[in-house]
Amino acid sequence: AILRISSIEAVPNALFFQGCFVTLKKTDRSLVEMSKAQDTKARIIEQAATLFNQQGYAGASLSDLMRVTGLQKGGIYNHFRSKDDLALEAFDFAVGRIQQAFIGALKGKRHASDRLIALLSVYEGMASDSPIQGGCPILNTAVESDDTHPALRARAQRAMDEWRNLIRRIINQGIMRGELRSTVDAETTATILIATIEGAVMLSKLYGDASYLERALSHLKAYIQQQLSKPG
Amino acid sequence: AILRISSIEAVPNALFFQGCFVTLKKTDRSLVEMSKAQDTKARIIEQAATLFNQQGYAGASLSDLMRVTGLQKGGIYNHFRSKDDLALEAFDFAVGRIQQAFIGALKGKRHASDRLIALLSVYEGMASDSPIQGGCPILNTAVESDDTHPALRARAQRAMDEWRNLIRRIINQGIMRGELRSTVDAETTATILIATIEGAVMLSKLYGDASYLERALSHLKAYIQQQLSKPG
DNA sequence: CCTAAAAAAGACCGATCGGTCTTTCCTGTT
DNA sequence: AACAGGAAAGACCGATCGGTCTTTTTTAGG
Repeated sequence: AILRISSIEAVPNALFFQGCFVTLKKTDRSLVEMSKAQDTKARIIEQAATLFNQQGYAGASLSDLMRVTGLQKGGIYNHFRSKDDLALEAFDFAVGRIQQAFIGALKGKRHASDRLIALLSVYEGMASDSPIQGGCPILNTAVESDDTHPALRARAQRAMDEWRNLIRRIINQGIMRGELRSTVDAETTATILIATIEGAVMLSKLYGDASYLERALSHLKAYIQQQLSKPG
Repeated sequence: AILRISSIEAVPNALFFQGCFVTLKKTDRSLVEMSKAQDTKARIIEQAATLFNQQGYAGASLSDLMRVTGLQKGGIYNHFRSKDDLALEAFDFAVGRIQQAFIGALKGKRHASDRLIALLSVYEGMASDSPIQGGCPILNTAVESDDTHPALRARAQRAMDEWRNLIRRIINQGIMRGELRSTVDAETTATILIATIEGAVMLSKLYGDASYLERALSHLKAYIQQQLSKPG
């Protein structure tokens, strides 16, 4: 069996497994097919992604990073050249999580309407069990970086481009297949869907109340079925 | 004539007016009905509001504040107990600017549809000539503060409450007057309008391209006219 | 013009910032 | 078991953080 190591205490080289600390040898680590160094780096990125997504890049300090990773500076700077470098990698990781969720939701869905609605479903539990804690990393990073951090902003733009292209491809394919009305504009619709979702995520996060997001998603679902889908 | 002082260089007691620096005496200042201290405090708040709205509260330092105000620490801390205190006052100022823009846009508009569309128009030039530079302060503050700054988050919640209540009142009044369909749900519609606007503001800021916001506003305008308004 | 009070300046403070570098410890190989 | 190389620790660095306090300057009232 493969041990999940994402939730254990930060005790180097040991797993707290069934009441005992178990020291890992190379043969054990090969179970997860990752060297110790690679594994540590991956764990730093994952924990940093959560921290940055909650506190922002300016709001999270190196001491915060040391706290959440359980490492000292040497342990962190052995894997990253700078805090900025780690921030970029952490953002990419967070975006990857979202994209994986998209891929998973699209699996088995063929009709364009179903595929668009599947994308909505990714955000259904965003408040409670998000792919990454702290809300949507693209939204958070876009808002924080647009006036301050060019490199991060470029990453956020690229992530948003990919999201928009995904939606546009689904729509244009749906039009070609006769599943969606030919009058639908892919660019505009992608803007509307993304804007409404992200705005609703912001509202639900602000109030700590998932109902805003739920209402917005229901509305978009009805919009897809009634305004975009070809009747009959 | 009343001199507008919001755009002058930060030279204490002087206005750069028609090519000359003009020292202000008390009699001059009484033109704007504000003591020098009140005036200085107001100027700090205004400039801090812009700074915070662009760089965020964690991302703007005291040296940044000193730079944009042209004052030293003593000059700032004479008016505010802490950076946090200033941040809260600056946020309230920024929200006030938006609310003034709402009030101005609603003037003369009686029909519920016209009033809702008037609210949209406030965001039409948000990218270029916003009431406050750096995008929507409610969005920016909500995203930054939700996991980190309870006091600021509470202010953002209150500002958002007022915005939502404004929209709900317009809708419910419109229903009572027979201007809007009785099937319209005020709470849901307010959520949709706000979410879509804020999401679109984020997109246009991220790309530095107003067209995303324009498309979203056009879509919402059509939505108000076609889905909310009573036919005929 | 004179004076008391208020406003602003700026030296100063300890803490923390992001980052470097040497030392220690652990790992994987022989 | 010995060893070499890499990973982590943590002392250390200058700069900057938010904030205080004394001094200087400006203001408003007489």
